[in-house]
Order: sequence, then structure tokens, then C-alpha cells
Amino acid sequence: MTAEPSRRARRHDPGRRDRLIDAALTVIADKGVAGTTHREIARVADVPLGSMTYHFDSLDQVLAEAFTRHAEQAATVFDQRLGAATDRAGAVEAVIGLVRDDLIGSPGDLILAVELYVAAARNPALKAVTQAWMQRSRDALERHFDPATAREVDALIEGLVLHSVLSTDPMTPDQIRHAIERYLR
Amino acid sequence: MTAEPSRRARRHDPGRRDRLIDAALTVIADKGVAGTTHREIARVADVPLGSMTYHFDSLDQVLAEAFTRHAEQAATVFDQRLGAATDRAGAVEAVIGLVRDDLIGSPGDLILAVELYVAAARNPALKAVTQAWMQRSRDALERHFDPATAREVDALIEGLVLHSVLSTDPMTPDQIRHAIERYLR
DNA sequence: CGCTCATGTGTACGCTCGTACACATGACGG
DNA sequence: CCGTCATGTGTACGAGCGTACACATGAGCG
Repeated sequence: MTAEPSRRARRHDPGRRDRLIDAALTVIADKGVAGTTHREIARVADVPLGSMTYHFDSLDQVLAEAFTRHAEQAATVFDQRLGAATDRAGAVEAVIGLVRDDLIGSPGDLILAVELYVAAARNPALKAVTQAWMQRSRDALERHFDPATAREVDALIEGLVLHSVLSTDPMTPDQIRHAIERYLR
Repeated sequence: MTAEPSRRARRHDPGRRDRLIDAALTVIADKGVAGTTHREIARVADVPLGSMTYHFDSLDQVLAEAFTRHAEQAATVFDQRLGAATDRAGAVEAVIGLVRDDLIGSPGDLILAVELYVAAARNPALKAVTQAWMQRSRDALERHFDPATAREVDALIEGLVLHSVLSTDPMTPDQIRHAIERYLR
């Protein structure tokens, strides 16, 4: 905890740009893309509003960089989990974890990946992030399955987790695993 | 074509409320939930702005009624298709059609169902619509499959179609069908 | 025919937003 | 030690929004 800056302005603040991107991710997870504004990000990061336009050309750019960073961070965790997995079951488990983490945000109900999908529908930069993100789990599965199967397993996992999150009657992780095993048999 | 009203105000316009909801759906499909405003809906429906607040208490109410209407319309088409289906393959095909229609909006890329998921994350009324919507396809599949299988097939279809829509390298309908058949074997 | 009031309209208010931009400031080279 | 200028800040502007509400209007009744 080097920091407890709070009130006083910090004249020189290298890495502020990075902190702003992190703050943006917090806001997205908290309020959704629709509730993400320059002012809210600045408030969360405890910097003046002007700092936003100083560091970024536009709000879209902030969103794109935030999602990109999230994808990179998720990828790191994912690669660790996948590295630990030596068989198909382990790979499947890693992908389930990846999808689950991306679908279930901090405040109970939010769905970061789905926010990204919607935002990407109208923002080409985000579309590239989305596709890279999806490609990663497919690539990982292809270490253990043929391409067609990898694709289908990937889609199955996403569908199952998505339904699981949105349902009143959520599936348990065991049920998800069972469905995938059944598919692979 | 009874109507070409365009310019002149129509003093008495029964059914205008309905037309506004339809206009709202057009706007959602066109601009997304984020781009849906009172003014835009009024413009599309060619009515004055004041008409919106006269007919609806809030924009949220418009969104909820619009999504509800869409779900009802989709359900009608779905029930027809499903009525024509007498076997498992037919039921699966009907669900694929339902999901596809809800995922692929008019302007190429839009994803009505995903817009709904995001909106529902912060709007309890929409959450109910979402769940009813999902329940419908599951119920339909349960005519032909046991509940656990129905749930899994439903999720598989949604995942496959979602990935198919978002991918640069979309799966063909045949590939989707093949994946589901493989699952059912 | 004329009165009445549900129905429908136009406008304006208060707010938040993205963005621009003139100004402050302090690190650093000379 | 001082001048300079990249770095960082505060504020204001114009646009677009949801919503409220005073007013217009014409259908239907007596």
C-alpha cells in the first residue's frame, strides 16, 4: 500500500494512465458500459476530469484499452490454469473457469463478456478484442481436440455458462461438467 | 397500405401506443438499447415527442414492453415451426431458428437477444422477460427430450449460434446441426 | 349546436455528458 | 538559480437527454 493519495493532487504521476484503465474496468463491471463515463472513471480513480482527455483521445479508446487489458489479464490466468492441465478434462476445466470469470462480474449479476459483445457490435476495435478473446480458448482446446470439436466444445461451454448465469435455476458446475463430458463421449 | 400519414397530425390515433412499441423495437434493432431514446422512437414513428410521455411512464417501460412484444411475436412463429415438427430433429431445427432470429438483427451485426441480456442485468422487469424467453425453448425441447438433455441442447444451440454470429469465420447452419446431432448421439 | 373534457401536442427546464482549451506548475537543462 | 515547456488541471460550452406541464383540439353528449 504505497498509496493513500486521496485529496492532494499529484503533480507527477507516472502510471496514472494505467490506473485510469483499471478504474475504467471497475466502472464497467459496476455500472455497465452504458454507465461508464469520463466523470465516473475520474471519480473512481480520484483524478480530475481533465486528466481523462489528457490521457485519452476519446471514451471509445478508453473502453477498447480497458477490454484489451482485461483480456490480457484473463489470458495470463488462463495460461497458468491450462499449463497445469495435462489432459482433456483439465483443458475443459480451464476453459470453463475462463468463461465463468468473464461472465460473472463482481456485483452478482453483471456479465462482462456480454457487455463486450454488445459494445463490439458497434465498435470495430472492440470486435477485434472479442474475436481474439474467443480465439484464445479455441486455440487452447485445439491442443487436446481436433479443430471442429474444439469449436463445438467452446461454444457449448459458453452457452452453458451463459444460461447458467441468467437462469433463475442455475446449473451447478458439476452439471456443466457432466454435459460437456456427455458431449465428448 | 392504409397509411401514408407522414406530415399531418392525426388527432385521433387508436393503436398509436402499439405503433410506438413497434417503432421502439425498430430503434433497438437499429441503434441498440444505448441508442434508444424517446426522441428517436418518436421520430421513427412520426409522432411528436410529447406523445411518448403521454403513452408511457418512462423509457424503461417502453423497453420492457418492446422486448415483451418481441418475445411474444417470436413465440408465435416458434410455435408454428414447432407444431410442424414431429420428431427430435424438427424440434432442434425450430430452436435453432428461434435463437438465430433473436441473435441476428436487421443491420447485419446486431444481436437483439444479447442486448436484452445486458439490459436485463440492471432491469428486473427485463430479467423476467429474458427468463420467460429462455424457458420457452426449453419447454419445447422437453416435448422431445428429458429435462436435463433439453437444457443442455438449448445451451448448446445458443452457444453455437452466438459464436457463429460473432466469429469472423462463421459456422454454417449445417455445421451447427452437425454439432447438435453429434451431441445427441 | 355548443359545452366539456379526454386526448394529444409543443415547448421548455434542469441535468449530464464529451470535449476543448486557457491556464497552472514544477522538473530539469543550461 | 532561473527560464522553459512538457505535464497536468479547472472550467466552461454546446449538444442531447428524460421529463413535466400548460395549452390546443375535436369527439361525443345533452
